[in-house]
Amino acid sequence: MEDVEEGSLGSAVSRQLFALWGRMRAHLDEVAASLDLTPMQSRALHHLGAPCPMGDVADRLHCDPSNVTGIVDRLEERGLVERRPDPEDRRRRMLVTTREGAEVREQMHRRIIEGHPIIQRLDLAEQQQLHDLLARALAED
Amino acid sequence: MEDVEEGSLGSAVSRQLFALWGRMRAHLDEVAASLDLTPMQSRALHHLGAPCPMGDVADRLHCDPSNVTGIVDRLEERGLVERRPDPEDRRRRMLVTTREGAEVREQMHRRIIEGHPIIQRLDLAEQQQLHDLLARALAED
DNA sequence: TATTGTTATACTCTATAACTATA
DNA sequence: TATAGTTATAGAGTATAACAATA
Repeated sequence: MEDVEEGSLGSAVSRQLFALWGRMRAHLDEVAASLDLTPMQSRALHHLGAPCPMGDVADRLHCDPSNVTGIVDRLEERGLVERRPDPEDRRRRMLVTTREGAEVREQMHRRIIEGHPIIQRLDLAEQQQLHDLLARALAED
Repeated sequence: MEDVEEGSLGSAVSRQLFALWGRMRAHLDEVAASLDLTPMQSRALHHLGAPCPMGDVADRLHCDPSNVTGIVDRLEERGLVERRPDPEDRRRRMLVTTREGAEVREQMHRRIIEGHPIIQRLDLAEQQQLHDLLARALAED
């Protein structure tokens, strides 16, 4: 692999990450559409691996809480998610994935991995290298 | 860095890439909003580094050509982009960035790099490593 | 008073289909 | 006939502001 001039390394990686993001968006949206989900519905379903209130979903989706109402409405109409009262705080509605919702989510994750435009192009050693780099890059602390 | 069981490596990397994608989306949308651009307008402006017809933008944005009309309308109203006739094929409209559009695009790229949630967390050696990996992962061939 | 979630509103993005003008 | 772009339409995502119920 060729070296990149030091000053422009960040710029080169930024362009790559932009391209990566675009390809992933296309892939994720395609998988969502194959399961009759809009992009936002698929992201909401992804984050509902564990039950949580509406507000938490808004945080994870980086959108206004008022939007979550409509997104969850459509998931609920399809029977993938349920709104349940929270006995500890009756202002809150807990979101719980139904059995069918869990099946759709599993299938989504399977399809995301199978046709992944990035993972498919790297051998196991490279995947491990990427995993270690991303573990550092994504660390919370 | 800890090893990941071979069978689940792809799955682990897939989850990381999903998280990476979400953080980048938040960052890119924030930069776009700081320049009074919607996410799609910012992506269109990014791809107009060189003049190109409407259809090409639709391809790059992975959306229907009919959507590009509205997105470009709003960029043109703001004076960031111009539609020009193409003498070689009079059905086509060539999109050209104005001087102001180029300035906004430059500022966008600068802000994307400066506050980048991934690049900021990696040292130069790690950035070079990520660059080489992504060069392979994104290769067209 | 503050917080959770909803409703109302207006704007943007989205795909589909029908259209115009060129080729 | 086929292609580039537009218009029309309807559904979905978006932020803002006002609201009800609860804390």
